[in-house]
Amino acid sequence: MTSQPASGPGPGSAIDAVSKAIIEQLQEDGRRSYAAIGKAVGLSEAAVRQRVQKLTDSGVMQIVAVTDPMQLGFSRQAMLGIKADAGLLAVSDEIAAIPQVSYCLVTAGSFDILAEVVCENDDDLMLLVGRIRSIPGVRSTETFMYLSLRKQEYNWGTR
Amino acid sequence: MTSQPASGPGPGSAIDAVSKAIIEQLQEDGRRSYAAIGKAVGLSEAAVRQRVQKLTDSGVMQIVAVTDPMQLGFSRQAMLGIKADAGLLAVSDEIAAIPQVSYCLVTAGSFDILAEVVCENDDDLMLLVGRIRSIPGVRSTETFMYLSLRKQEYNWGTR
DNA sequence: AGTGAAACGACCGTAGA
DNA sequence: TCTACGGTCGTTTCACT
Repeated sequence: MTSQPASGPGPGSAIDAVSKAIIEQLQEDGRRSYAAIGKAVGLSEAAVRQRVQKLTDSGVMQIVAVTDPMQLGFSRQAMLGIKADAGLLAVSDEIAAIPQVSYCLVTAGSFDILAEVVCENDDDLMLLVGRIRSIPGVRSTETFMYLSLRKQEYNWGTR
Repeated sequence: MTSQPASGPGPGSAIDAVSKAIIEQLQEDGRRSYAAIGKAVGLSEAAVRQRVQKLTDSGVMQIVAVTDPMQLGFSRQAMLGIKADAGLLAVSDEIAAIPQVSYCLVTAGSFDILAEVVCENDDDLMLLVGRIRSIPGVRSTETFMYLSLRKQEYNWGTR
């Protein structure tokens, strides 16, 4: 049992090498034209468009703008390691519902939940941690302030 | 400093409400046409295009395909909490250089470095952890296996 | 599922307020 | 920095394979 965003891959929809090549093109530039992609992967423009449609509809891929929080004035980022004692999914979903939480997942290890938060300043962060600590089921939190981002990639699964 | 190679906001380039509105449009759909965005934010197509160009050139935003690793056969994901004793930036960059590492940052807290890794299976993950442990300067690693992803957002800073 | 062709719409450079 | 405009290229639809 895992979380499926919108819809799973249909029975007869294998992701072959050509589709992976298309995804790679779009990971380099999400606005690259279907014609240019077609030239690169050896397919007609219409065929590329159909495949991209399927890939996005099935949730395998999405083409979106990704921003740098620092340059937008959100200079305090942190990962929170959270220990909880009951109803892990319910607790994690309550945390996920907080706007400043950009990333939230249930883990196996000495933390039960990891949550990444994006804040404008230290006050916001402090209030946010307090809010999360007060959620029923949360036993403790540990804050890992981001000092230096060294790598951030979105091309998972096509290397 | 007067000129930056490829990143950093220029001196007179404030990110105003209109640019944020443009970013929001592209966070919903990275392929939305400049004309449609212009209609939504009250600007001409050419003006939207110029602003998008600046935003991407300065690194504030990038338009890319984001994939779901699970659906691409990469079913083992984990966050590694790493303790290191010297040359934190050098160590973190060495870790960041590993292909399976999708996210790597230096933190303040009981871990010095956090690294997210994406693997096809348990064997890959095991080898990877061994490799990271053998990097000079790495004292210890702790693995947090991903069990259930509850939230993953890319619209940082425009909420 | 893929191709090809024609109508349409988007994109890009340039010029100008 | 924005608007306006024309040439070019990309996208869309449809008939066909």
